[in-house]
Amino acid sequence: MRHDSRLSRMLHVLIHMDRHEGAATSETIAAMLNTNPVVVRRTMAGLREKGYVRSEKGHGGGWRLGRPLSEMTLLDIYEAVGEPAVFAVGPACDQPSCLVEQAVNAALSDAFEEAEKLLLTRFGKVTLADIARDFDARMARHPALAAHAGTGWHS
Amino acid sequence: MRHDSRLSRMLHVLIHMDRHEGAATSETIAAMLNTNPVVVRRTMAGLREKGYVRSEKGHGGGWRLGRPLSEMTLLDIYEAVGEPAVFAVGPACDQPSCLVEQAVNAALSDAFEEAEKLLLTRFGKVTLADIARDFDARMARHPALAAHAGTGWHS
DNA sequence: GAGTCTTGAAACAACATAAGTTACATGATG
DNA sequence: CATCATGTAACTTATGTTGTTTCAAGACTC
Repeated sequence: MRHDSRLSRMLHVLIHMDRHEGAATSETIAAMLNTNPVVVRRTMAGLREKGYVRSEKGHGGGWRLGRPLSEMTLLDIYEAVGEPAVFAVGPACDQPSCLVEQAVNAALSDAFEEAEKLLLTRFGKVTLADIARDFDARMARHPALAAHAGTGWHS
Repeated sequence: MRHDSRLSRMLHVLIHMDRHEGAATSETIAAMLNTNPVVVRRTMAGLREKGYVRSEKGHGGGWRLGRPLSEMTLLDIYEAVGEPAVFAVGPACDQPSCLVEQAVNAALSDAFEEAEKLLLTRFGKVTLADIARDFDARMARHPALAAHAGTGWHS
């Protein structure tokens, strides 16, 4: 099943924005993500509501961080993009009348809830500043790399 | 994102088959799952390859268990239905050239792999006999319930 | 052996959803 | 006021599970 890449994309953008002077327009961000400006606005809207980014219209407008990366966790961004379903596997029916199906759902739910809890707990412990630090380390090892060529973004 | 319900459905079927005399046809099973006989054959084919069920053609043919429920785990069935992707959330790009994206993917992968490992480890510890026992307990508490009415299956 | 019941499998349609696109309104800058 | 940028609604596309049709082939009954 195809996955939801909104979380991944927003993390990518936020870290670039931290290293970027001035506001970034939806068009610039879209070029970086190989997508469309409207998709960027749509997804960033969730982050704006929570205060992780701000947007401004008009000349010199665009998107800016609303707080430092050290004050955003993976969990925050996951929630801001709409808390998409974590799992691609699930029950055939949510309120089954069949007792066998109820027992099956109970067994699966137990396992899935435990795994989800672990995942989200871990998400809550990782800040975007942590990821940015990892990026710095990668940059130090591969100083020649410069992706997003011509888009105004450093890699 | 829409769930893959094959695992859930197959667990449901296998437990019913255990309580069912004789072979069950794809059509009967399909009626129970509110689906199509061809979908049943398609999904059960994976279980047959691993020996969890056997199929026979002709009069009196159909599907039978290939081994006791106590010798099948959730993990076994998960693998038999094709090990579908566990997570509905994932990276935008698998081999990014951008170092920021690499750092993001690394952070997400770490968390997802840990959660997946926990989930599958737990799957490996739960047998279908365990679920069947839970069904028995539910049946004892709700003796009046009888789903799949008219399909020849008890609930 | 004819007729019937069953699985096996290919090919295609339906459906759901994330993603992409178009179009236009609104607000800010110079 | 012209331009740049976001805001938003509506529509299209892409992808993958599920559903359906169709026919071949094996197995049982008579």
